[in-house]
Amino acid sequence: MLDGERNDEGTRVAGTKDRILDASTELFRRNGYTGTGLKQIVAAASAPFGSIYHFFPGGKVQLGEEVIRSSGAMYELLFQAILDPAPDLLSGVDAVFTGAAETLRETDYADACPIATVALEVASTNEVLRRATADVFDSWIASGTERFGRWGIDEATGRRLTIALITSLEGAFVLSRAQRHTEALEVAGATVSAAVRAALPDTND
Amino acid sequence: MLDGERNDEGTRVAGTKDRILDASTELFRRNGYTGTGLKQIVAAASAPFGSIYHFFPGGKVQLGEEVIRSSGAMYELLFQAILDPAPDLLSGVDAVFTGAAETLRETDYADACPIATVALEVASTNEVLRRATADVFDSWIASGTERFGRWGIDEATGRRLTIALITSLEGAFVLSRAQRHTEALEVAGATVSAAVRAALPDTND
DNA sequence: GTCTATACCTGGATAGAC
DNA sequence: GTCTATCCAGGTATAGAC
Repeated sequence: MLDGERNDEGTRVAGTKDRILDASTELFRRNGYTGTGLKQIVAAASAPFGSIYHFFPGGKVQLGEEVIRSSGAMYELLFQAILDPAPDLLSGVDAVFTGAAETLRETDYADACPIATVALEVASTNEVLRRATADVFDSWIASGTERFGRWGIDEATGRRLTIALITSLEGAFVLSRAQRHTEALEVAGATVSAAVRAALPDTND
Repeated sequence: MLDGERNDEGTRVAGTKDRILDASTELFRRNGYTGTGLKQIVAAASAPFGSIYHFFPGGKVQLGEEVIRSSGAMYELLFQAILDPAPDLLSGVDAVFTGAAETLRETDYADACPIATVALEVASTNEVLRRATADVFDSWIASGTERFGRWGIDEATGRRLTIALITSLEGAFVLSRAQRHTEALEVAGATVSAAVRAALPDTND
């Protein structure tokens, strides 16, 4: 649902391409890239099979790449939407982990990172998709570093903290989805919070 | 190569089942569970196709489960082999992360966690395999907690630190494999080290 | 108990009617 | 540009010769 089209009444409606993209994002996240079939995707998107090759002439790889990049960008916006309105950095970081835990529980431990499953699957098998996941992570790191800077944290430290946050979150997703409880996310959140607190210039108790 | 058989000269040799298990472990780690075909496995193991169903009557799922449990146990032994001989806890934890980074670089960013890729793939799709990955993580946590206890850390803290270690390691594997560099592993190692140092009873500076 | 042949299905991809 | 029918390779699984 990135673009959208207008119907007769002028209201926004998801076009075929967006429906395919949305369905793919959902299915890749749950079943992985290799574990999801194109037939499965068009069925979930209520689209004819040919539409995939109409909108994605490069086939499954092109579709995969667009899913990685668009859901990566979407997730980055979600991070920012949580971090930016926070009264202080610590509660912002905390909200990321508690929000992730809540989402995970509400979605029956399905909705975690939109690209981690695919990232591990393709890291050693498909260079185009591997590159896409790497670009997403780079973009997240840059965005996080910039945000830590707003709270008076220098770039090198902000980069370290952002990487610690992302790695902890990703790893906690692996454990939490496997174990079907959110203990790992809670521990990870506390660990990152402690690291951030130690780096904070003012409240350095 | 868990069991092994004896040939004429009495030396240990990998039987067909072990060769299948070894090849599967390697392929699952690199290409994932759904991304690996049974034909591919028997080819890599130099075994006839029928052997899979001879040794694993439950088919791919049974094979997957045995791979998860055996490689999980093997990885636990590897952890212990690194942690136990360390002169102090901090250098032990450090060795885990530097060792992981080294292995990753040496294997062209392929040999990371043997079960993480599969864990994410099956978490929402196969209950038997999901359970197997959860059991492995539980076992790692118990083993780590016990080891932290040897250094005078109480059980609750030891459990938290172990979970922090595992989640950081797993998440760093995701980023490092995608990015093809080990910065994430180094940052994760430093973060966990700091958390351990803060919990240490004596050298609490 | 080792191995081959094959059944049957779903995978990604394409051609061409409309 | 929407959609259906179909292709061929590969997937898992099974039967049965040896």
